[in-house]
Amino acid sequence: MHRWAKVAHAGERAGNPVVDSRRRSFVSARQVADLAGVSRSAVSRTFTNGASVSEATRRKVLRAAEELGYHVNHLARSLIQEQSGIVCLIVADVATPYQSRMLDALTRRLQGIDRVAMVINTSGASGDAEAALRQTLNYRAAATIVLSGTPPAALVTTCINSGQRVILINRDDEIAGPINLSVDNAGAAREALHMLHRCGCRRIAVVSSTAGTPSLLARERAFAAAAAERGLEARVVRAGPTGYAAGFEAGRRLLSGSGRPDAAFCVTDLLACGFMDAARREFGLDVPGDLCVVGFDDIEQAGWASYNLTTFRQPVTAIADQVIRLVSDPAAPAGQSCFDVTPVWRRSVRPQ
Amino acid sequence: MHRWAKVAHAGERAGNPVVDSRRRSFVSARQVADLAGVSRSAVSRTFTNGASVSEATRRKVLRAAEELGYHVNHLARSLIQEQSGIVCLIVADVATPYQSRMLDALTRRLQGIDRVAMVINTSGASGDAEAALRQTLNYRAAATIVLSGTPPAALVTTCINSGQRVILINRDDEIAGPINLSVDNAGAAREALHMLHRCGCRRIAVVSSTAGTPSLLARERAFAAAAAERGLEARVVRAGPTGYAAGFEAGRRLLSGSGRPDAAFCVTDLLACGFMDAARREFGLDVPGDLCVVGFDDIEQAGWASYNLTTFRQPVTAIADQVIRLVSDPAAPAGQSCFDVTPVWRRSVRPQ
DNA sequence: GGCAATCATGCACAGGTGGGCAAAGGTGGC
DNA sequence: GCCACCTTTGCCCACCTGTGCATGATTGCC
Repeated sequence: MHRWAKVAHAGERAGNPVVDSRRRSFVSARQVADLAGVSRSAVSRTFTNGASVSEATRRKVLRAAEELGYHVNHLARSLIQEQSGIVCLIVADVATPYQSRMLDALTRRLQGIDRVAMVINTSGASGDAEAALRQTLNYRAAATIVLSGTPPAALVTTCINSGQRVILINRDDEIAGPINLSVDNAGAAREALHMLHRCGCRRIAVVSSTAGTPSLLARERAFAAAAAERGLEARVVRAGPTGYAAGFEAGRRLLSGSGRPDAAFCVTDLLACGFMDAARREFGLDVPGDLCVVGFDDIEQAGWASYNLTTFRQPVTAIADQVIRLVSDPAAPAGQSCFDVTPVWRRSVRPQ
Repeated sequence: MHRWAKVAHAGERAGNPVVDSRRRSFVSARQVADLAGVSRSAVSRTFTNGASVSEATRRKVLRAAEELGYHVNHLARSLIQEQSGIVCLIVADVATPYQSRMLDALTRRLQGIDRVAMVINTSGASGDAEAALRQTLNYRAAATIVLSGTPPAALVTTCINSGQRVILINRDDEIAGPINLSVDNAGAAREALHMLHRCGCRRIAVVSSTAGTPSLLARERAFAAAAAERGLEARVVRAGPTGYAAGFEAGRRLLSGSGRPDAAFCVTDLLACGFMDAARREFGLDVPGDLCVVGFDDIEQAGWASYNLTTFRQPVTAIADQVIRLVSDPAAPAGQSCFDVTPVWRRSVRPQ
């Protein structure tokens, strides 16, 4: 059957040199060479950067390629070059403002250096980080960027041994070997406490989530430690998975009883938005009059007029730039990198 | 410092004769076959679904593969099968709530049917839809899903001739050939007018953007036509690219002069959020007391307590399911499909 | 005009995989 | 015990490309 297709193919090509709409198959360099009257190598060289081809053949090849609709098969090219131009992005919660912004920044920059992003979604029960890393290996990705999830260390090692770069973003776990890009969670959390303390708040809560991500835990702990230094005890509430709803629910719990807090550090802007809405709509509180709120991430919604949230900006572009540098330069050193987060002053904290 | 980690690594595995950490290359089926003492075909068959292998060889192969860290090279497999398991998603504005939700739904489902998503970001000047379609062809994608951007018709034809499925979502352009999945923009816009008219609003505005997307234009026009039927004239404002800022600015322009509208249909929830914030913060208006607002998309933020936006829900999951059906069934018919949008009643429109 | 040097071109191989084909091995029935 | 049939296995080819090597062509220089 396959052979038959071959024969039909040849006949078809004899009669109609252009494109036959019934032929449902990709054009190969062989066909272009035949049409242009050159060798297949000439076709290959025409599309290879820096190869030696005369201007005349080059033009002939390009014309034939255009006519047939030829496009270089990157899969075959990758096969021989052992460098597939594919970069895998492993991410959960794609629909989240922060992650989608990171995705946007990364895909855009990867295309700028002639790579292409393969996105593996590890949300839900459909696939875990292990299956994702397996895909990475299946497609001979040049690099793997882990935005969320905790990949098994053994598979990470396999990836690295296979010549991949493995870049973990905001996963300050204790996995050794891969490159680790993270953010100064502790420093920012400490600064958050100072902000709130300076403007007179003393009953300070922490709104977190049940996710238990290392970076969220780091923020919680550093904040609590800084509070303890000031002789304060920060009550931590985790009302659900990271998101608006958990923030809202945390607000309900925190603000209903007696001795309600006069400030909250939300480890994520999404939590902060939910928390603020609960404070205003459910309890009629004024932010920042009755309650000061500090968030983390600086997602787009933090800047919306309804929230005007004082928060810390994640250096998304700087992180993405660094990722690009690491992907494109094979000699770039591995190891930890820590990025600073910058405070963004808006109106959810009283002026001192 | 990091080099130290590297060395420690090699030393740790020094006792193990199998993998040499200096060899930075992928393992091939040949090596697995040698280690397992079988032919390379046996290895191939072990990882091919439905091939005939005895349980004994299968186990030997699996053990050897595990030991070496072997993973089937999907690039080589795609080379011979003319079906690469890669599905290209062409999308701009990845960071947008609606698009990122669609991306989430699609990637998750694609993985469910053993495909993998290659995301091509056409935002900014970096790349247009043409370059994106070229990538699609370069990687022999099984299908191409266009979420935004208007690809040149000639390239779409090339894609289809090469055996790809091309699926356009919400791009109700006049390109023939590809599969077109769209949403009943006109019907929803008409219903939006009826909602606002029924609750007594008569000076009705349309908040749109300068993007000029076919679907946005369809909403504008159908709304204006329905208004004209009622003897009303809908003033259209386009204050910038689709997003919060343009909605805010549109609010400034619409609500400042005399004869300000008492209702607005925002062709996108993001525009609606900006518009509502302008109305409240800049003009002290009450929604829905002074001003009724209807949006479109039902993004997550529309349900947040600060907005409580009455809007129309895009059938994201139904669209994604249909995409999956089209991708997995090569015999599925092409042509147009139109999905219904369902109104979501919240509190930004007065009860009748 | 002759010679050397640069350049372009074609051949052949490699890269990893799937599958057809034939042979071998094993098993059941008579 | 023999034969037929089924399962398993190995060999070989095809898929499409990049590139080293050798050869032919062309040009520049003396």
